[in-house]
Amino acid sequence: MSRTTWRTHRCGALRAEHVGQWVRLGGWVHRRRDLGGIVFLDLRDRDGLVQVAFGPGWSPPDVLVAAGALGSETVVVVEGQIVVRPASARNPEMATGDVEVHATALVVVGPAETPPIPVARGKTDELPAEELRLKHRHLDLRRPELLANLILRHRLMQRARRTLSELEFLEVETPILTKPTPEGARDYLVPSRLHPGEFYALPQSPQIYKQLLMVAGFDRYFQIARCFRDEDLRYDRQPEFTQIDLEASFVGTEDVYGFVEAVLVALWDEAGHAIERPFPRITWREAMERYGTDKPDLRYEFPIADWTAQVQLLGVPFIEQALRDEARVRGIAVKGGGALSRKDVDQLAEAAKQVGGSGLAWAKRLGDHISGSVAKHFTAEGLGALGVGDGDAALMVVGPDRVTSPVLDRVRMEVIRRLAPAPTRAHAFAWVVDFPLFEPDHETGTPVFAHHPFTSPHPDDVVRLESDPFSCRALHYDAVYNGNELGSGSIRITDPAIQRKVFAHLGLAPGEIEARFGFLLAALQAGTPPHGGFAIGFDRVAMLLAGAGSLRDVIAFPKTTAARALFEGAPAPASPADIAALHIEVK
RNA sequence: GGGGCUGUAGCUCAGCUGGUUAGAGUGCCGGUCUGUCACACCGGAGGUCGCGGGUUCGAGCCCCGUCAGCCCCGCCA
Repeated sequence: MSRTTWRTHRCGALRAEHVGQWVRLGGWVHRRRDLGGIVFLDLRDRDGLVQVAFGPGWSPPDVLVAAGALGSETVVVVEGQIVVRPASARNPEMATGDVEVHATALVVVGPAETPPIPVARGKTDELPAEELRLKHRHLDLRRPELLANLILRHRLMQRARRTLSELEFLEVETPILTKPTPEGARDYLVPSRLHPGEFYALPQSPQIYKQLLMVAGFDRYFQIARCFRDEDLRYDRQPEFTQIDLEASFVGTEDVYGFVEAVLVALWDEAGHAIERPFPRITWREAMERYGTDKPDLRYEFPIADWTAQVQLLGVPFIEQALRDEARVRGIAVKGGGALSRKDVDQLAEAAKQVGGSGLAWAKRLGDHISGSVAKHFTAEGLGALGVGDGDAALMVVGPDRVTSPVLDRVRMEVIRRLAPAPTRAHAFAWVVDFPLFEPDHETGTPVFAHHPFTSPHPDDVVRLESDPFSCRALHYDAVYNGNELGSGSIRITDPAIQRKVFAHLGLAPGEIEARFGFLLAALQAGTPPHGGFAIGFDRVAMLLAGAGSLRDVIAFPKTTAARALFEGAPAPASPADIAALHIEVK
């Protein structure tokens, strides 16, 4: 299979079974060890390394000399015989370490300048700065770790395709040049040359198209879809990213959970992990109450509890003051929290402040001795009533949920990081369900849609849309894994009247609705099956399964946090002529 | 948009309280070496201390600004 005009085998594939064979190899000079009379070369290709030996007993003199002069990362073609290494010279750390190539010919086919960043690294060497790795991406990608990440990514992608195809999903491509959307993330815009003053948008997701495919009767659609969002980046957010996007007709939430679980189980299997279905369910409300987040890490305990009633009785002054309106006292009974040092607690409080908290009240229980910022208000029995045993600690905050939830989420994760308890399981998947349909606007507090405007309200809650919007649930669900959101989906609105109401709720005038979404509304009036779907954040899945520290390590050519491509230098200024042709001006 | 960390040799880093000649490892160049595998040993070259300004007798070090990379908040339907 790997045999070509230029070579007979891949370097990393050679084993004891090849001994005696004449081979021709092509690869990169990974490392060279020149002992004077004998020269060793580690030759590298996609499959790995093999040692090539040049010696006076088998290599012609000119080949021996040439081997001694090879620089790192030079591409060479080598001919020779596979031989067993002397017993004392075997290398059990190399897959090919029982054999070597006795080279009889050597041709430099791709000379290389000394690389600005090393490809071959010592075991303890630090990686070069990320800036340099991105600038010289062709070299960084030669590193076996990065190559392995991208090979895994390839396998995951093939497995997703196969799994969905077997579930009768049809892979359909949708446009990259599309139409701006009214809400959500900022769009990447593409000016139209043919239509002055008009713009395409790159898709934030294929959302509308996949719904149109359901209207068209495709029944089940999927796509490994590129998506674009012009927002600020994070280690797990790139401006262009890949989703495993799917949609199906005549489905309810349970059907979608089944499809998505099938894909996720397959992907984890591909990475060598057996996981169980069905995934447990947790409501959004419960997740927020117990973990302070809609993507809880369920590998660990340390749930958040409401201590308002118990703590109120103690008459702690600053808590009394803060306990008004919708404020509650919420806390975590940290098993083994006695091991947290004063410094640890200070750093927890600091972390709490980073997410908007004002402080962290704490008490440690060691025997009868209570210490901590609110120690004088508590007895051992009082702490015991909160679930704080001997050797444990109580961490608590007071305030409205919108403050205490993110603070306790952060505190909980920091506590887990510091105490490093054994996880209850390695792979904690869950469905987070019953998301609210609305969330309060950050400035005005008025209800705004929490999801995209095609998400169906929960049928049981529709009657309260006007009277009590915040109590209404959406048919929206997230898949969560070890504290990471893997993706989200929903059952869609198929009633054009309801869809119009939702658009109106977004502040769109009837004329605007027709202009922007007339095509969707027309489609919904053309005979629409009930449908819903999901989108899995594929890059994030690849990152987690590769054990990578950032999305950049599972994307061949990623952007920096400033959305620049350092290798090719994008974005870049355009020529005045090109700009003029697009009927736009640059200020 | 806001905050934090980092920026010194090709690469990874050290550089004390501001002090006169800025170091180490590795890579690179030259040499010795026939079983190495991060080969070993000897010698050598290599610096716009990110950039601009300021304070000072004197700045890699202090101050202001700026650029880049990373991390966090906002943002990401």
